[in-house]
Amino acid sequence: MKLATFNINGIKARIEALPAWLAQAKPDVVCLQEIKSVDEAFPREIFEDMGYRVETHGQKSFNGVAILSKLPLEDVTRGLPGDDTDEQARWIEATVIGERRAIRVCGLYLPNGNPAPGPKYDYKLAWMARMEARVKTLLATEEPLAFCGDYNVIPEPQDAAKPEAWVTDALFLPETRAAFRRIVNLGLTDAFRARDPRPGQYSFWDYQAGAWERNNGIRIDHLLLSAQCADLLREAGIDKAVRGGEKPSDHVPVWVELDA
DNA sequence: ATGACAGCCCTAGGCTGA
Repeated sequence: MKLATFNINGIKARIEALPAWLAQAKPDVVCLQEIKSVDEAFPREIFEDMGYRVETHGQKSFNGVAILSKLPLEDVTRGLPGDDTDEQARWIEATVIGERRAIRVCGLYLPNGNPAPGPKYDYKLAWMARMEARVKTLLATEEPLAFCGDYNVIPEPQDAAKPEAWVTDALFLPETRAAFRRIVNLGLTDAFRARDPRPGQYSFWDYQAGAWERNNGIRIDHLLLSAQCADLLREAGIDKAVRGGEKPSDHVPVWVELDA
């Protein structure tokens, strides 16, 4: 099973680039972030015609997540538990029925949190605490789990071309990294890091100031796997070339191949 | 020091993102 995460920065803006990548990379399952669309406006037929089931959790203008899957999906749920007043669409779960194993896949778009300090940063940290609680709950099921998405967290200095430029940023503040480590330390594996420990592997390059041309990137899109899922890990990669394509997102796809 | 780029929305400048 090839499982990917991709922050597309708007489904309408990526209506050509996303199908082109799907046709070339042929993932079985893709978690999308920042669809920036309500469910009714998501162009699902394009993907259904390519053989994908489409499950969306959208909202108007901002955020929004989705799962595309060529494999059967069960028990789809929307929203991150822990705050009934939270209206931001940032979490979707589904059980993917692989040929050999079923995987509980969680697609997530973790809040950016800038500027920090401030209410947006408070929301980010509270959201991460809710995610930690949800991970704990799911770990108790002992199903293989994959948490895939845009974490808006630079885990280590080696995950940024210019770490010194991020020291006061919500993506790299010590409190952010500590909250990320608390989640990982529940027993999850950063799949890409496990398979490719080299520094300088990025998943995001800003549109501004020639960041792509200068390779001034950061690695903030991650697939965190539970132990039962990490046991199935065969390969991981970042489709960097997508950033150099026609009308690209500022993020690129990150993927794993699982024996499932 | 600031803006730079891109996408979204009650089409046009303001908000958001990272």
